[in-house]
Amino acid sequence: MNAPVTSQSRCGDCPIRHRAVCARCNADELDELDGIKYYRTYEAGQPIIWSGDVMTFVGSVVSGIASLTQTMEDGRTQMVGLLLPSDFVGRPGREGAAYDVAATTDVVMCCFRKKPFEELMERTPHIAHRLLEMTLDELDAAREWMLVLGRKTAREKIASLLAIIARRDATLTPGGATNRMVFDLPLTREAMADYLGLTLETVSRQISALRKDGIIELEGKRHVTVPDMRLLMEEAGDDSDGGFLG
Amino acid sequence: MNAPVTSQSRCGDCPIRHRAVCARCNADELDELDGIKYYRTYEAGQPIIWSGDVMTFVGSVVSGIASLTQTMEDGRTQMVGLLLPSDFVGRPGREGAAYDVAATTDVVMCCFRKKPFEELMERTPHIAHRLLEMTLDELDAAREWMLVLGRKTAREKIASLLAIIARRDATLTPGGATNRMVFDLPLTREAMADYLGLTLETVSRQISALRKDGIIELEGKRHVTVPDMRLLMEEAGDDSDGGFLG
DNA sequence: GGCAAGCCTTGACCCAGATCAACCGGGATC
DNA sequence: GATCCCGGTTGATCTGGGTCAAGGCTTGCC
Repeated sequence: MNAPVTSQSRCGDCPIRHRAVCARCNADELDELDGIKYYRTYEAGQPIIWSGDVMTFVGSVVSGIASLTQTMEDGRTQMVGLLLPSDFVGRPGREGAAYDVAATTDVVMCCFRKKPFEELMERTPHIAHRLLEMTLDELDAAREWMLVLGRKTAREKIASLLAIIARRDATLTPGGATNRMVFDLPLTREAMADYLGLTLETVSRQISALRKDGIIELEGKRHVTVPDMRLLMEEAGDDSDGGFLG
Repeated sequence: MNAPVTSQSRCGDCPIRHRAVCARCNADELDELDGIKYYRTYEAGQPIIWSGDVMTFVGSVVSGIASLTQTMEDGRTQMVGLLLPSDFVGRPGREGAAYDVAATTDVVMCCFRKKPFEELMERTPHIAHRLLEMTLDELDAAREWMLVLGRKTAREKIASLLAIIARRDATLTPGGATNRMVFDLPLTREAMADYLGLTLETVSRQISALRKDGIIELEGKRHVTVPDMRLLMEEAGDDSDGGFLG
Protein backbone atom coordinates (compact mmCIF):
# COMPACT_ATOMS: atom_id res chain seq x y z
CA MET A 1 0.00 0.00 0.00
CA ASN A 2 1.44 3.35 -0.95
CA ALA A 3 0.91 6.90 0.18
CA PRO A 4 -2.35 8.04 -1.32
CA VAL A 5 -3.31 11.65 -0.82
CA THR A 6 -6.91 10.95 -0.04
CA SER A 7 -9.69 13.09 1.24
CA GLN A 8 -9.47 10.84 4.27
CA SER A 9 -6.34 12.64 5.36
CA ARG A 10 -8.56 15.67 5.86
CA CYS A 11 -6.10 18.09 4.38
CA GLY A 12 -6.86 21.68 5.24
CA ASP A 13 -8.02 21.27 8.78
CA CYS A 14 -4.74 21.01 10.63
CA PRO A 15 -1.81 23.14 9.59
CA ILE A 16 0.72 20.43 10.31
CA ARG A 17 -1.18 17.72 8.63
CA HIS A 18 -2.04 20.06 5.83
CA ARG A 19 1.52 20.80 4.93
CA ALA A 20 2.64 17.29 5.54
CA VAL A 21 0.13 15.58 3.37
CA CYS A 22 -1.01 17.74 0.62
CA ALA A 23 1.30 18.68 -2.20
CA ARG A 24 -1.33 20.72 -3.94
CA CYS A 25 -1.64 23.32 -1.20
CA ASN A 26 1.23 25.76 -0.88
CA ALA A 27 0.61 26.87 2.64
CA ASP A 28 2.59 29.68 4.20
CA GLU A 29 5.44 27.83 5.85
CA LEU A 30 5.59 25.00 3.37
CA ASP A 31 8.96 26.03 2.01
CA GLU A 32 10.55 26.02 5.41
CA LEU A 33 9.64 22.42 5.79
CA ASP A 34 11.45 21.31 2.68
CA GLY A 35 14.45 19.28 3.64
CA ILE A 36 13.20 18.32 7.08
CA LYS A 37 10.28 16.16 6.13
CA TYR A 38 10.18 12.72 4.63
CA TYR A 39 7.77 9.81 4.29
CA ARG A 40 8.03 6.33 5.71
CA THR A 41 5.86 3.31 5.15
CA TYR A 42 5.28 0.40 7.53
CA GLU A 43 3.62 -2.93 6.97
CA ALA A 44 0.79 -4.14 9.16
CA GLY A 45 2.22 -5.51 12.37
CA GLN A 46 5.55 -3.73 12.06
CA PRO A 47 6.86 -1.71 14.99
CA ILE A 48 7.32 2.00 14.37
CA ILE A 49 8.87 3.05 17.66
CA TRP A 50 9.81 1.13 20.78
CA SER A 51 9.12 2.58 24.18
CA GLY A 52 12.32 4.15 25.47
CA ASP A 53 13.86 4.66 22.03
CA VAL A 54 15.39 8.02 21.37
CA MET A 55 12.99 9.84 19.10
CA THR A 56 14.62 11.41 16.09
CA PHE A 57 11.42 12.53 14.45
CA VAL A 58 7.89 13.66 15.00
CA GLY A 59 5.20 13.26 12.42
CA SER A 60 1.67 12.41 11.53
CA VAL A 61 -0.15 9.45 10.12
CA VAL A 62 -1.01 9.86 6.44
CA SER A 63 -2.85 6.62 5.89
CA GLY A 64 -3.50 3.45 7.84
CA ILE A 65 -3.85 2.96 11.56
CA ALA A 66 -1.15 2.81 14.18
CA SER A 67 -1.49 1.91 17.84
CA LEU A 68 0.11 3.11 21.04
CA THR A 69 0.69 0.27 23.47
CA GLN A 70 2.03 -0.10 26.97
CA THR A 71 3.41 -3.37 28.19
CA MET A 72 4.11 -4.78 31.65
CA GLU A 73 7.13 -7.00 32.28
CA ASP A 74 4.92 -10.05 32.55
CA GLY A 75 3.57 -9.46 29.08
CA ARG A 76 0.19 -7.94 29.83
CA THR A 77 -0.46 -5.19 27.33
CA GLN A 78 -2.85 -2.29 27.09
CA MET A 79 -3.38 -0.22 24.02
CA VAL A 80 -3.54 3.39 25.11
CA GLY A 81 -4.38 5.07 21.85
CA LEU A 82 -5.24 4.62 18.22
CA LEU A 83 -3.58 6.83 15.65
CA LEU A 84 -5.76 7.51 12.65
CA PRO A 85 -4.86 9.53 9.58
CA SER A 86 -3.97 13.09 10.60
CA ASP A 87 -3.02 12.12 14.14
CA PHE A 88 0.27 13.40 15.42
CA VAL A 89 3.09 11.25 16.79
CA GLY A 90 5.89 12.39 19.05
CA ARG A 91 6.50 14.85 21.82
CA PRO A 92 8.34 18.02 20.96
CA GLY A 93 10.73 18.63 23.79
CA ARG A 94 10.95 15.00 24.88
CA GLU A 95 13.88 12.70 24.38
CA GLY A 96 12.51 9.18 24.66
CA ALA A 97 9.35 7.58 23.44
CA ALA A 98 6.81 6.79 26.15
CA TYR A 99 5.06 3.86 24.47
CA ASP A 100 5.44 1.30 21.76
CA VAL A 101 4.02 2.48 18.47
CA ALA A 102 3.14 -0.15 15.91
CA ALA A 103 1.41 -0.29 12.56
CA THR A 104 -1.95 -2.01 12.91
CA THR A 105 -2.68 -1.85 9.21
CA ASP A 106 -0.22 -0.77 6.54
CA VAL A 107 0.79 2.76 7.51
CA VAL A 108 2.30 5.77 5.80
CA MET A 109 3.84 8.34 8.09
CA CYS A 110 4.95 11.82 7.25
CA CYS A 111 7.95 12.56 9.44
CA PHE A 112 9.82 15.71 10.39
CA ARG A 113 13.29 15.61 11.80
CA LYS A 114 12.76 16.49 15.40
CA LYS A 115 15.35 19.21 15.98
CA PRO A 116 14.40 21.40 13.02
CA PHE A 117 10.75 20.85 13.74
CA GLU A 118 11.21 22.10 17.28
CA GLU A 119 13.05 25.15 16.03
CA LEU A 120 10.27 25.76 13.56
CA MET A 121 7.80 25.51 16.40
CA GLU A 122 9.73 28.11 18.37
CA ARG A 123 9.44 30.54 15.50
CA THR A 124 5.84 29.70 14.64
CA PRO A 125 3.43 30.12 17.53
CA HIS A 126 0.66 28.99 15.26
CA ILE A 127 2.09 25.48 15.16
CA ALA A 128 2.63 25.31 18.90
CA HIS A 129 -0.92 26.46 19.32
CA ARG A 130 -2.34 23.86 17.02
CA LEU A 131 -0.26 21.22 18.72
CA LEU A 132 -1.64 22.22 22.11
CA GLU A 133 -5.13 21.91 20.73
CA MET A 134 -4.44 18.45 19.35
CA THR A 135 -2.89 17.36 22.61
CA LEU A 136 -5.93 18.57 24.52
CA ASP A 137 -8.10 16.52 22.16
CA GLU A 138 -6.00 13.47 22.78
CA LEU A 139 -6.23 14.06 26.51
CA ASP A 140 -10.00 14.21 26.28
CA ALA A 141 -10.04 11.00 24.28
CA ALA A 142 -7.74 9.28 26.77
CA ARG A 143 -9.95 10.31 29.66
CA GLU A 144 -13.09 9.24 27.91
CA TRP A 145 -11.41 5.90 27.40
CA MET A 146 -10.63 5.69 31.13
CA LEU A 147 -14.37 5.65 31.76
CA VAL A 148 -14.73 2.83 29.24
CA LEU A 149 -11.93 0.81 30.80
CA GLY A 150 -12.89 1.42 34.40
CA ARG A 151 -16.64 1.19 34.42
CA LYS A 152 -18.16 -0.32 31.33
CA THR A 153 -19.17 -3.93 30.81
CA ALA A 154 -17.68 -6.03 28.02
CA ARG A 155 -20.71 -5.46 25.81
CA GLU A 156 -20.61 -1.72 26.40
CA LYS A 157 -16.90 -1.67 25.68
CA ILE A 158 -17.37 -3.37 22.31
CA ALA A 159 -20.21 -1.04 21.43
CA SER A 160 -18.09 1.97 22.44
CA LEU A 161 -15.22 0.83 20.25
CA LEU A 162 -17.48 0.21 17.27
CA ALA A 163 -18.97 3.65 17.77
CA ILE A 164 -15.54 5.28 17.77
CA ILE A 165 -14.45 3.49 14.64
CA ALA A 166 -17.75 4.32 12.98
CA ARG A 167 -17.42 7.95 13.91
CA ARG A 168 -14.03 8.23 12.25
CA ASP A 169 -14.27 5.75 9.40
CA ALA A 170 -17.81 5.08 8.37
CA THR A 171 -20.02 6.49 5.70
CA LEU A 172 -23.71 7.02 6.10
CA THR A 173 -25.51 4.83 3.64
CA PRO A 174 -26.46 7.17 0.83
CA GLY A 175 -30.11 7.89 0.40
CA GLY A 176 -30.97 6.81 3.91
CA ALA A 177 -32.83 8.99 6.32
CA THR A 178 -31.84 6.30 8.81
CA ASN A 179 -28.72 6.08 10.91
CA ARG A 180 -27.32 3.10 9.05
CA MET A 181 -23.55 2.94 8.89
CA VAL A 182 -21.11 0.63 7.16
CA PHE A 183 -17.40 0.20 7.80
CA ASP A 184 -14.55 -2.29 8.04
CA LEU A 185 -12.93 -3.18 11.32
CA PRO A 186 -9.27 -2.21 11.06
CA LEU A 187 -8.38 -4.29 14.11
CA THR A 188 -8.06 -7.99 14.86
CA ARG A 189 -10.04 -9.40 17.75
CA GLU A 190 -6.82 -9.47 19.70
CA ALA A 191 -6.09 -5.81 19.07
CA MET A 192 -9.62 -4.92 20.13
CA ALA A 193 -9.10 -6.92 23.30
CA ASP A 194 -5.88 -5.01 23.98
CA TYR A 195 -7.66 -1.75 23.51
CA LEU A 196 -10.63 -2.69 25.66
CA GLY A 197 -8.86 -4.44 28.50
CA LEU A 198 -10.56 -7.74 27.66
CA THR A 199 -9.54 -11.12 26.28
CA LEU A 200 -10.01 -11.92 22.63
CA GLU A 201 -12.50 -14.66 23.50
CA THR A 202 -14.71 -12.17 25.29
CA VAL A 203 -14.46 -9.78 22.36
CA SER A 204 -15.53 -12.52 20.00
CA ARG A 205 -18.42 -13.58 22.19
CA GLN A 206 -19.74 -10.07 22.64
CA ILE A 207 -19.54 -9.33 18.94
CA SER A 208 -21.51 -12.50 18.32
CA ALA A 209 -24.03 -11.42 20.91
CA LEU A 210 -24.46 -7.98 19.34
CA ARG A 211 -24.97 -9.67 15.98
CA LYS A 212 -27.50 -12.07 17.42
CA ASP A 213 -29.39 -9.16 18.95
CA GLY A 214 -29.50 -7.30 15.65
CA ILE A 215 -27.42 -4.35 16.81
CA ILE A 216 -24.83 -5.04 14.12
CA GLU A 217 -24.58 -7.18 10.98
CA LEU A 218 -21.40 -8.93 9.96
CA GLU A 219 -20.20 -9.93 6.54
CA GLY A 220 -17.09 -12.00 6.97
CA LYS A 221 -15.17 -11.14 10.13
CA ARG A 222 -14.41 -7.54 9.43
CA HIS A 223 -17.16 -5.89 7.44
CA VAL A 224 -19.71 -4.31 9.75
CA THR A 225 -23.09 -2.79 9.12
CA VAL A 226 -24.86 -0.90 11.87
CA PRO A 227 -28.53 -0.69 10.94
CA ASP A 228 -29.20 2.03 13.50
CA MET A 229 -26.39 3.92 15.19
CA ARG A 230 -28.74 5.03 17.94
CA LEU A 231 -29.17 1.45 19.08
CA LEU A 232 -25.40 1.01 19.12
CA MET A 233 -24.89 4.19 21.13
CA GLU A 234 -27.48 2.92 23.58
CA GLU A 235 -25.55 -0.31 23.97
CA ALA A 236 -22.42 1.74 24.58
CA GLY A 237 -24.15 3.19 27.62
CA ASP A 238 -23.44 6.59 26.22
CA ASP A 239 -26.21 9.15 26.22
CA SER A 240 -24.27 11.53 24.05
CA ASP A 241 -24.80 10.88 20.37
CA GLY A 242 -21.10 10.83 19.70
CA GLY A 243 -21.45 13.60 17.19
CA PHE A 244 -23.64 11.65 14.79
CA LEU A 245 -26.88 13.51 15.17
CA GLY A 246 -27.78 17.15 15.24
CA MET B 1 -8.79 26.46 55.47
CA ASN B 2 -7.36 29.56 53.85
CA ALA B 3 -4.87 30.21 51.13
CA PRO B 4 -1.45 29.54 52.55
CA VAL B 5 1.49 30.24 50.31
CA THR B 6 3.37 27.12 51.23
CA SER B 7 6.46 25.50 49.88
CA GLN B 8 4.03 22.82 48.79
CA SER B 9 2.93 25.03 45.93
CA ARG B 10 6.39 24.58 44.50
CA CYS B 11 6.74 28.16 43.42
CA GLY B 12 9.45 28.70 40.88
CA ASP B 13 9.11 25.61 38.82
CA CYS B 14 6.26 26.53 36.54
CA PRO B 15 5.95 30.06 35.18
CA ILE B 16 2.20 30.08 35.47
CA ARG B 17 2.11 28.70 38.92
CA HIS B 18 4.99 30.89 39.88
CA ARG B 19 3.22 34.07 39.05
CA ALA B 20 -0.06 32.85 40.36
CA VAL B 21 1.07 31.77 43.74
CA CYS B 22 3.99 33.65 44.93
CA ALA B 23 3.74 37.27 45.85
CA ARG B 24 7.38 37.54 46.72
CA CYS B 25 8.65 36.84 43.20
CA ASN B 26 8.22 39.63 40.70
CA ALA B 27 8.51 37.59 37.56
CA ASP B 28 8.56 39.22 34.16
CA GLU B 29 4.90 39.29 33.24
CA LEU B 30 3.57 39.56 36.75
CA ASP B 31 2.21 43.05 36.21
CA GLU B 32 0.21 42.03 33.21
CA LEU B 33 -1.63 39.53 35.29
CA ASP B 34 -2.84 42.04 37.81
CA GLY B 35 -6.54 42.44 37.50
CA ILE B 36 -7.16 39.14 35.79
CA LYS B 37 -6.27 36.78 38.56
CA TYR B 38 -8.07 36.00 41.78
CA TYR B 39 -8.21 33.26 44.39
CA ARG B 40 -11.08 30.97 45.26
CA THR B 41 -11.42 28.46 48.06
CA TYR B 42 -13.56 25.34 48.11
CA GLU B 43 -14.45 23.03 50.95
CA ALA B 44 -13.85 19.30 50.72
CA GLY B 45 -16.64 17.75 48.69
CA GLN B 46 -17.69 20.96 47.02
CA PRO B 47 -18.06 21.03 43.23
CA ILE B 48 -15.75 23.40 41.39
CA ILE B 49 -17.02 22.98 37.85
CA TRP B 50 -19.79 20.89 36.37
CA SER B 51 -19.25 19.11 33.09
CA GLY B 52 -20.79 21.18 30.34
CA ASP B 53 -20.61 24.44 32.24
CA VAL B 54 -19.28 27.42 30.36
CA MET B 55 -15.78 28.00 31.66
CA THR B 56 -15.09 31.57 32.60
CA PHE B 57 -11.67 30.95 34.05
CA VAL B 58 -8.60 28.81 33.91
CA GLY B 59 -6.29 28.36 36.83
CA SER B 60 -4.14 26.17 38.94
CA VAL B 61 -4.45 24.42 42.25
CA VAL B 62 -2.61 26.19 45.02
CA SER B 63 -3.31 23.78 47.86
CA GLY B 64 -5.49 20.75 48.40
CA ILE B 65 -6.56 18.09 45.95
CA ALA B 66 -9.25 18.26 43.31
CA SER B 67 -10.57 15.46 41.15
CA LEU B 68 -11.76 15.20 37.56
CA THR B 69 -14.71 12.85 37.23
CA GLN B 70 -16.81 11.50 34.42
CA THR B 71 -20.29 10.19 35.04
CA MET B 72 -22.63 7.97 33.06
CA GLU B 73 -26.38 8.57 33.07
CA ASP B 74 -26.95 5.55 35.25
CA GLY B 75 -24.68 6.96 37.91
CA ARG B 76 -21.50 4.98 37.35
CA THR B 77 -18.55 7.30 37.80
CA GLN B 78 -14.90 7.17 36.91
CA MET B 79 -12.33 9.60 38.19
CA VAL B 80 -10.11 10.51 35.26
CA GLY B 81 -7.55 12.66 36.99
CA LEU B 82 -6.26 14.01 40.26
CA LEU B 83 -5.27 17.65 40.48
CA LEU B 84 -2.49 18.29 42.94
CA PRO B 85 -0.97 21.64 43.87
CA SER B 86 0.50 23.28 40.76
CA ASP B 87 -1.76 21.37 38.37
CA PHE B 88 -3.55 23.39 35.76
CA VAL B 89 -7.32 23.45 35.24
CA GLY B 90 -9.12 24.49 32.10
CA ARG B 91 -8.67 24.39 28.37
CA PRO B 92 -7.62 27.58 26.69
CA GLY B 93 -9.63 27.79 23.51
CA ARG B 94 -12.49 25.62 24.75
CA GLU B 95 -15.91 26.79 25.72
CA GLY B 96 -17.36 24.09 27.93
CA ALA B 97 -15.90 21.98 30.66
CA ALA B 98 -15.39 18.33 29.73
CA TYR B 99 -15.65 16.80 33.20
CA ASP B 100 -16.88 17.48 36.67
CA VAL B 101 -14.22 19.02 38.85
CA ALA B 102 -14.66 18.73 42.60
CA ALA B 103 -12.65 19.49 45.70
CA THR B 104 -11.53 16.25 47.33
CA THR B 105 -9.92 18.03 50.25
CA ASP B 106 -10.21 21.73 51.00
CA VAL B 107 -8.84 23.45 47.93
CA VAL B 108 -7.45 26.86 47.06
CA MET B 109 -7.45 27.74 43.40
CA CYS B 110 -5.68 30.58 41.69
CA CYS B 111 -7.88 31.61 38.80
CA PHE B 112 -7.37 33.75 35.73
CA ARG B 113 -10.24 35.18 33.77
CA LYS B 114 -10.25 33.12 30.63
CA LYS B 115 -10.39 35.75 27.90
CA PRO B 116 -7.50 37.87 29.12
CA PHE B 117 -5.49 34.76 29.89
CA GLU B 118 -5.91 33.55 26.32
CA GLU B 119 -4.85 36.95 25.01
CA LEU B 120 -1.83 36.83 27.28
CA MET B 121 -1.04 33.40 25.93
CA GLU B 122 -1.18 34.71 22.37
CA ARG B 123 1.40 37.33 23.22
CA THR B 124 3.58 35.07 25.33
CA PRO B 125 4.76 31.94 23.53
CA HIS B 126 6.55 30.92 26.67
CA ILE B 127 3.26 30.30 28.43
CA ALA B 128 1.76 28.38 25.53
CA HIS B 129 4.90 26.32 25.48
CA ARG B 130 4.78 25.55 29.14
CA LEU B 131 1.11 24.68 28.84
CA LEU B 132 1.85 22.24 26.05
CA GLU B 133 4.45 20.59 28.21
CA MET B 134 2.06 20.25 31.11
CA THR B 135 -0.63 18.86 28.85
CA LEU B 136 1.79 16.28 27.47
CA ASP B 137 2.59 15.27 31.04
CA GLU B 138 -1.09 14.88 31.80
CA LEU B 139 -1.53 12.81 28.67
CA ASP B 140 1.28 10.51 29.75
CA ALA B 141 -0.28 10.16 33.18
CA ALA B 142 -3.70 9.44 31.69
CA ARG B 143 -2.26 6.74 29.46
CA GLU B 144 -0.31 5.19 32.26
CA TRP B 145 -3.57 5.06 34.16
CA MET B 146 -5.25 3.30 31.24
CA LEU B 147 -2.84 0.42 31.78
CA VAL B 148 -3.77 0.37 35.45
CA LEU B 149 -7.50 0.39 34.70
CA GLY B 150 -7.39 -2.11 31.88
CA ARG B 151 -4.92 -4.72 32.99
CA LYS B 152 -4.04 -4.60 36.66
CA THR B 153 -5.60 -6.63 39.45
CA ALA B 154 -7.29 -4.95 42.39
CA ARG B 155 -4.21 -5.41 44.56
CA GLU B 156 -1.93 -3.97 41.89
CA LYS B 157 -4.30 -1.06 41.39
CA ILE B 158 -4.19 -0.16 45.08
CA ALA B 159 -0.42 -0.47 45.14
CA SER B 160 -0.15 1.73 42.05
CA LEU B 161 -2.32 4.40 43.61
CA LEU B 162 -0.36 4.37 46.85
CA ALA B 163 2.85 4.67 44.84
CA ILE B 164 1.53 7.69 42.96
CA ILE B 165 0.42 9.43 46.11
CA ALA B 166 3.72 8.61 47.79
CA ARG B 167 5.66 9.96 44.84
CA ARG B 168 3.92 13.30 45.03
CA ASP B 169 3.23 13.69 48.73
CA ALA B 170 5.51 11.63 50.86
CA THR B 171 8.73 12.38 52.65
CA LEU B 172 11.53 9.93 53.03
CA THR B 173 11.98 9.17 56.68
CA PRO B 174 14.98 11.25 57.71
CA GLY B 175 18.10 9.38 58.60
CA GLY B 176 17.02 6.27 56.79
CA ALA B 177 19.10 4.59 54.15
CA THR B 178 15.97 2.55 53.58
CA ASN B 179 13.08 3.31 51.29
CA ARG B 180 10.64 3.98 54.09
CA MET B 181 7.94 6.52 53.27
CA VAL B 182 5.17 8.10 55.28
CA PHE B 183 2.13 10.00 54.04
CA ASP B 184 -1.57 10.63 54.57
CA LEU B 185 -4.18 9.37 52.16
CA PRO B 186 -6.01 12.42 50.82
CA LEU B 187 -8.83 10.25 49.47
CA THR B 188 -11.72 8.34 51.00
CA ARG B 189 -12.06 4.66 50.16
CA GLU B 190 -14.88 5.62 47.85
CA ALA B 191 -12.78 8.16 45.96
CA MET B 192 -10.02 5.59 45.61
CA ALA B 193 -12.56 3.14 44.22
CA ASP B 194 -13.73 5.77 41.72
CA TYR B 195 -10.19 6.35 40.62
CA LEU B 196 -9.33 2.68 40.32
CA GLY B 197 -12.49 1.37 38.73
CA LEU B 198 -13.27 -0.75 41.79
CA THR B 199 -15.87 -0.82 44.55
CA LEU B 200 -15.10 0.65 47.92
CA GLU B 201 -15.42 -2.79 49.51
CA THR B 202 -12.70 -4.16 47.29
CA VAL B 203 -10.50 -1.18 48.06
CA SER B 204 -10.96 -1.77 51.76
CA ARG B 205 -10.24 -5.48 51.46
CA GLN B 206 -7.09 -5.00 49.42
CA ILE B 207 -5.74 -2.35 51.76
CA SER B 208 -6.33 -4.75 54.63
CA ALA B 209 -4.53 -7.47 52.68
CA LEU B 210 -1.52 -5.26 51.97
CA ARG B 211 -1.40 -4.40 55.67
CA LYS B 212 -1.62 -8.04 56.66
CA ASP B 213 1.22 -8.85 54.28
CA GLY B 214 3.44 -6.14 55.72
CA ILE B 215 3.64 -4.08 52.54
CA ILE B 216 2.11 -1.10 54.31
CA GLU B 217 1.36 -0.05 57.88
CA LEU B 218 -1.73 1.88 58.83
CA GLU B 219 -2.31 4.25 61.72
CA GLY B 220 -5.97 5.12 61.75
CA LYS B 221 -7.58 4.93 58.35
CA ARG B 222 -5.53 7.50 56.55
CA HIS B 223 -1.98 7.60 57.84
CA VAL B 224 0.22 5.24 55.83
CA THR B 225 3.75 4.04 56.34
CA VAL B 226 5.50 2.12 53.60
CA PRO B 227 8.46 0.31 55.17
CA ASP B 228 10.04 -0.40 51.80
CA MET B 229 8.89 1.34 48.66
CA ARG B 230 10.51 -1.32 46.52
CA LEU B 231 8.10 -3.92 47.87
CA LEU B 232 5.18 -1.63 47.10
CA MET B 233 6.40 -1.02 43.56
CA GLU B 234 6.70 -4.75 43.12
CA GLU B 235 3.09 -5.19 44.22
CA ALA B 236 2.13 -2.53 41.71
CA GLY B 237 3.46 -4.80 39.00
CA ASP B 238 5.61 -1.93 37.88
CA ASP B 239 9.25 -2.60 37.11
CA SER B 240 10.04 1.06 36.85
CA ASP B 241 11.00 2.54 40.19
CA GLY B 242 8.56 5.40 39.75
CA GLY B 243 11.37 7.87 40.15
CA PHE B 244 12.20 6.90 43.70
CA LEU B 245 15.57 5.35 43.22
CA GLY B 246 18.64 6.32 41.29
C1' DG C 1 -24.40 10.16 78.15
C1' DG C 2 -27.20 8.84 74.13
C1' DC C 3 -27.93 9.06 69.37
C1' DA C 4 -27.23 9.69 64.47
C1' DA C 5 -24.39 10.11 60.42
C1' DG C 6 -20.16 9.05 57.93
C1' DC C 7 -16.69 6.27 56.86
C1' DC C 8 -14.74 1.93 57.04
C1' DT C 9 -14.37 -3.21 57.62
C1' DT C 10 -15.69 -7.89 57.12
C1' DG C 11 -18.48 -11.88 55.75
C1' DA C 12 -21.41 -14.63 52.47
C1' DC C 13 -22.71 -15.29 48.07
C1' DC C 14 -22.93 -14.54 43.02
C1' DC C 15 -21.75 -13.55 38.35
C1' DA C 16 -19.14 -11.41 34.41
C1' DG C 17 -15.37 -12.30 32.28
C1' DA C 18 -10.90 -15.06 32.37
C1' DT C 19 -8.96 -19.43 31.35
C1' DC C 20 -8.41 -23.72 29.06
C1' DA C 21 -9.53 -26.30 25.20
C1' DA C 22 -11.59 -27.86 20.96
C1' DC C 23 -12.77 -26.68 16.54
C1' DC C 24 -13.87 -23.84 12.16
C1' DG C 25 -12.73 -21.71 7.72
C1' DG C 26 -10.15 -19.24 4.41
C1' DG C 27 -5.82 -18.33 2.25
C1' DA C 28 -1.07 -19.60 1.22
C1' DT C 29 2.17 -23.22 0.08
C1' DC C 30 3.43 -27.50 -1.66
C1' DG D 1 -6.10 -31.50 -3.62
C1' DA D 2 -3.67 -31.93 0.94
C1' DT D 3 -1.64 -29.45 4.51
C1' DC D 4 -0.61 -25.79 7.49
C1' DC D 5 -1.34 -21.51 9.63
C1' DC D 6 -3.72 -17.86 11.46
C1' DG D 7 -7.56 -15.49 12.99
C1' DG D 8 -11.83 -16.37 14.78
C1' DT D 9 -15.68 -18.92 17.25
C1' DT D 10 -17.71 -21.59 20.78
C1' DG D 11 -18.04 -24.52 24.93
C1' DA D 12 -16.92 -25.80 29.86
C1' DT D 13 -15.20 -24.40 33.95
C1' DC D 14 -13.04 -21.32 37.32
C1' DT D 15 -12.33 -17.11 39.97
C1' DG D 16 -11.62 -12.14 41.08
C1' DG D 17 -14.14 -8.77 42.25
C1' DG D 18 -19.05 -7.13 42.59
C1' DT D 19 -23.24 -7.18 45.46
C1' DC D 20 -25.77 -7.39 49.56
C1' DA D 21 -25.75 -7.17 54.34
C1' DA D 22 -24.23 -6.72 59.03
C1' DG D 23 -21.59 -4.39 62.20
C1' DG D 24 -17.54 -1.16 64.16
C1' DC D 25 -15.31 3.19 65.09
C1' DT D 26 -15.34 8.42 65.12
C1' DT D 27 -17.22 12.70 65.32
C1' DG D 28 -20.61 15.88 66.25
C1' DC D 29 -25.02 17.16 68.07
C1' DC D 30 -28.82 17.00 71.39
